[in-house]
Amino acid sequence: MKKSHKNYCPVAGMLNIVGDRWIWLILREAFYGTTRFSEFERNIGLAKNLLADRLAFLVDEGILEKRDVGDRGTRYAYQLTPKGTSLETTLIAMHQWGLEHLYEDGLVPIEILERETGKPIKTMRLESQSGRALNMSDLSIQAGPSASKATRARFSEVPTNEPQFANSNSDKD
Amino acid sequence: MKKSHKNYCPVAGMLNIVGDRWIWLILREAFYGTTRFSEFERNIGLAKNLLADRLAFLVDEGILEKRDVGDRGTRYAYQLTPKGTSLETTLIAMHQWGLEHLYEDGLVPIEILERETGKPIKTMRLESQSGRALNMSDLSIQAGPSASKATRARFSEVPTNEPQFANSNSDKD
DNA sequence: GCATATTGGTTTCAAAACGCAACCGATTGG
DNA sequence: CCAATCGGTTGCGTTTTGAAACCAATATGC
Repeated sequence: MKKSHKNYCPVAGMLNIVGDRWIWLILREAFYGTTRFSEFERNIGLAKNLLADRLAFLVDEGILEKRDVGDRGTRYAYQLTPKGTSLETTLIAMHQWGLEHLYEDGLVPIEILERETGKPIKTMRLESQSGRALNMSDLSIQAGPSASKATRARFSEVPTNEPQFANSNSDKD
Repeated sequence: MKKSHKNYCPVAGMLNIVGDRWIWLILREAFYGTTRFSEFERNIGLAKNLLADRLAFLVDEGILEKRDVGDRGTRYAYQLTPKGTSLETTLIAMHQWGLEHLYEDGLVPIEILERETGKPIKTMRLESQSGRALNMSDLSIQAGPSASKATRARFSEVPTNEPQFANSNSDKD
């Protein structure tokens, strides 16, 4: 688990913590309710040594919490902290992208439903403060108030901040 | 770039494609408007051979499109396809998580604004179809209509489908 | 209460991936 | 026409991965 990227970028900084495929499977399991070392191992199929590394790392980063739940010690439960729980939006966005692009004919192998109504939750979408649907081409990405010199230089190179796409798909609304 | 995970899970399947930290930095750049090999190289700081591998892979997966933009051939532009563009929700969710957890006192190194109003976009959130804010504990995750036997077995193990959290933070609304 | 299985790891080792540097042909700029 | 840039490829030493063996402490079956 090396942390190679500079974190003047929130995405790069986040990738230093959760930029690993196994970590997302661990988090998925944690969201499903898995708490025990052996359950993670069984459900993910990850080698013990790598699982141990990843779990220790996530605990260290404050994403998971390791609690001793043995009657006389040495049985552990790994549970999401609030910081870990707030990864839910990213995880669900990933799930929804997978559902849309990985299966044919709208086949659904795993459902995410609102417990109360039994209906699927809303597909995540970019929105303005007023609730208008947006896509990337509606956005302006720029150096923020606390941007470093490097970030400022990087973003002033492209004065329009206009993302380019292969197809203008602004008809998606 | 190996694809090791089974894709009966949308998250695992997605990780087979974008489960690599470098790939997300490439995608971030693509969303910023970067199109050229040398620009990706400069802005990300990734070795040429690895960048070439990742770009070819993303083209192969239909996330990026490689167009020849040279006057007499051999100058290329890599641009997001619609499939790639639809990763925007995940990328923005990552950006927002990073902003919230990586910096002190609400410092903002990079801003994502609605171009039209200049205001920050809305923070992404789980919502019911009716627009009610949800968190993971409001959800029921279960085998879907097209679930494999293994998936069905996996989810019937936990009849309640009740995610467990270290802290009950249902007070976040 | 004794044997056996399970939990939660650590260690070892070969294979794969990484990352750096050198090289290279085609193209573009001056 | 000469130099610089673009978009790579190749080689090579280092790091990480993933499978397997091993292990102490606890829990379970009888």
